[in-house]
Amino acid sequence: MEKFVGQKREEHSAANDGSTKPLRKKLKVENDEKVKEEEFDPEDDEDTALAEFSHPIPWQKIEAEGLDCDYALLFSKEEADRLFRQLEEEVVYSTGQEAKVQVFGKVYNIPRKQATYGDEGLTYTYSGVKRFACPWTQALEYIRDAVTKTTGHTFNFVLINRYKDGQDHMGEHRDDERELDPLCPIASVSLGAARDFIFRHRDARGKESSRQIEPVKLELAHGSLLLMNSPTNTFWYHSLPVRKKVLVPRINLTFRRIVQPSQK
DNA sequence: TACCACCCAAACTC
DNA sequence: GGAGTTTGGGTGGT
Repeated sequence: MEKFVGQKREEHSAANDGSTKPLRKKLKVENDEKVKEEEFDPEDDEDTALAEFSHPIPWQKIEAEGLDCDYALLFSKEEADRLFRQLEEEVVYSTGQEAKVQVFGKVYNIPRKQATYGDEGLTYTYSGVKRFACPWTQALEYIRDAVTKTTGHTFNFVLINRYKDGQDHMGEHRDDERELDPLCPIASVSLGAARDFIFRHRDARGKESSRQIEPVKLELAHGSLLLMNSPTNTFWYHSLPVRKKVLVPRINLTFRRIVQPSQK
């Protein structure tokens, strides 16, 4: 039986990192219900969504051993639709060698499209490839600022993954590059198709796994924001598995704060 | 039959 | 020197 994140709620008002955050709801991995998109009532958000994000939004806490995430619907459906369309026009994805990866000596096309944007001069190395940040676009700045106002964290870089349908996917990995500011969470904004997202503890992977720890599964909805707080990326791998029934695209933006070696 | 979970392959980086 | 990392394909379960 698949175990999805459920909806046990307890009110609390402060984030674990000590930053000021809006009132949120706490959610533990204790029952078998998915996070439901219907929980979000666009009526609550309609008037303020376009201009102001500092209002409280209903956060859900996702916790397990060494895993600490916050999930919320950041944008109304209408605004998420608009932002999705704008990104489809603005974002330029990698092609050629940058869109390939070498695995076990074989070269494959990456099963999704990728792009990197951020502050001028920033670079980010992952999967052995160094990437330069393109200048922020209007839509990306808007989304970045919305995330900042909501979370209290600032970001200087965004990695964009576009999944054309449920065939496009991403294998299990951790976002634990040394360039990332360890005090800043990774903020993941989803637009388009809702997709399953799976966390697996590093000690519970493979046949010879040392421990039995249940994976944490959630569904990332259109317009949602998932904050991965420290130390989540130390202990937990995450993946976006193939879902053949999904026929429409999804754009995922992971906002990060990068500290270049010269700044350290 | 379709979908999904899980495991494994080897060359390379850090 | 050793641990970790990438994706596609094969296998088995539902």
